[in-house]
Amino acid sequence: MISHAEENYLKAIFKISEKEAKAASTNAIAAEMQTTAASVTDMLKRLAEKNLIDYEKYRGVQLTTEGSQVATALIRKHRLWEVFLVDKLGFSWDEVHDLAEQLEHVQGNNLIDRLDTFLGHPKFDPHGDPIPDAEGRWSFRQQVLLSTLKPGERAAVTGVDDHSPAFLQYLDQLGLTLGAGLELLERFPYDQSLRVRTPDGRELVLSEKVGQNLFVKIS
Amino acid sequence: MISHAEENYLKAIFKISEKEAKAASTNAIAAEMQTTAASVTDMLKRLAEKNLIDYEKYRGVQLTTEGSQVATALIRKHRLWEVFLVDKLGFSWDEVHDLAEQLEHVQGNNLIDRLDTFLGHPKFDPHGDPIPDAEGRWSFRQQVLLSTLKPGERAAVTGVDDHSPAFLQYLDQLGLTLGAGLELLERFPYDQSLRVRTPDGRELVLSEKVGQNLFVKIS
DNA sequence: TATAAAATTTAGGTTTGTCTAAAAATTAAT
DNA sequence: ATTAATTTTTAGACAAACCTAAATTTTATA
Ligand SMILES: [Mn+2]
Ligand SMILES: [Mn+2]
Ligand SMILES: [Mn+2]
Ligand SMILES: [Mn+2]
Repeated sequence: MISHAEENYLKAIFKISEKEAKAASTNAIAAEMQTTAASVTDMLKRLAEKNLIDYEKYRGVQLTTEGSQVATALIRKHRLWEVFLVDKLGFSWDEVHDLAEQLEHVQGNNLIDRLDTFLGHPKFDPHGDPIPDAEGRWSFRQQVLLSTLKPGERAAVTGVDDHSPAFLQYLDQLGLTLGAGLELLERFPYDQSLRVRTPDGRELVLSEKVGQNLFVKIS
Repeated sequence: MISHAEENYLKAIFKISEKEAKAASTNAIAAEMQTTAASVTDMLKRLAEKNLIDYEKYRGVQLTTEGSQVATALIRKHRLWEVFLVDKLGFSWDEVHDLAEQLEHVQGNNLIDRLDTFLGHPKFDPHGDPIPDAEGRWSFRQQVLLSTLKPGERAAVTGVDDHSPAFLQYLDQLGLTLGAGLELLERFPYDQSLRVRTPDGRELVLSEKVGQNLFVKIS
């Protein structure tokens, strides 16, 4: 039996380990979980006891195979629920995270596979993040940060790195939702801001920060 | 802020109060919640503290207006999720209760009203139980227990009193799902068992127990 | 290498929700 | 009206998950 809190910690450790190859530190986990280092240490002992992580005092942690499976299953649930909320209930992509954060913990035998079927086996969630399949296999997509494009290159929006509602709402306003096409016209050396043109002929100037948080696929 | 446990107690008290007009007793709540009387007493103090129930030591409890609203909202959520699981995900009516028991606690601003819209504003759940609307208003239906029919009367199945998977699966086997038509042919005085005929001409003999747990609408 | 800074763990405590066993109050039965 | 049975509450504990403050260990710096 794995509690909601334990599941959330495993997911946090998974996310940290995705970015950095080395063991996840107590502080990094505390930051991700928005809690204190002391609380994290408490939990790490419990997770190690259950063989969900390898934990060496003062040395950080890594997920075991089992811990990694639990985290992957949780991410699958989270993202499938997000697809449901957007595709079926009509929420926008900036509204669904907190709901999915709760729904991911609902457990039942066939629930997620049935939901997956109902949704048509989506491979990516509303933020462009890949959804692992029932066996835990991931889809990968050829994508780069908008900031790495060279002037003249055309691309389509495939995802975001920053998932904050503020950023997502700003992208909505700019019309840069998933699938939106664009062409990089110019990068201003002064502040690395980007001038882009959309298929409908609009020209936008995007900050360096936007460029570093928007994934695109070069076409 | 109301916890999951508190919500469940309020729902239990609501259910007990539906059947009996008087105050719900500690033992009745303990039975409904499958816990001990001592745990119930603990919780009753907390709920009274939050003005969700009127509680007098040794005298049982009644929901306040606010407590009743919380319970009604919870039942609405539970039953809408059950409709979702059956209508959209293809679960059968005997599989959905435990899942809905978890889903009912997911909280978010528009979630339930959007789900309601997505489902087409259903008035009854997969077990024939009424779904209160967003303002807490209940639909009522003219229905009686099958056991009260007189020979020669025709009726259609509208709901169940016993919600156990065993009973629901037995009804599936008999073809007595929601909406199924039937005619009472005969009641055997010896054990009050019932001989009924279905529209397709089959004849069934149903025990007194079945008759007392199946709601029908006389046609 | 000694010292300072940062990271991590431990110690001790709180809240929620649960339990068993014992005490108290209510209700039923003689 | 007593006594017996039942119901309910209290007392005392426990586990999960969190906290703050203090101690310890590791890492960085002079
Ligand atoms: Mn999310
Ligand atoms: Mn997402
Ligand atoms: Mn149910
Ligand atoms: Mn139901």
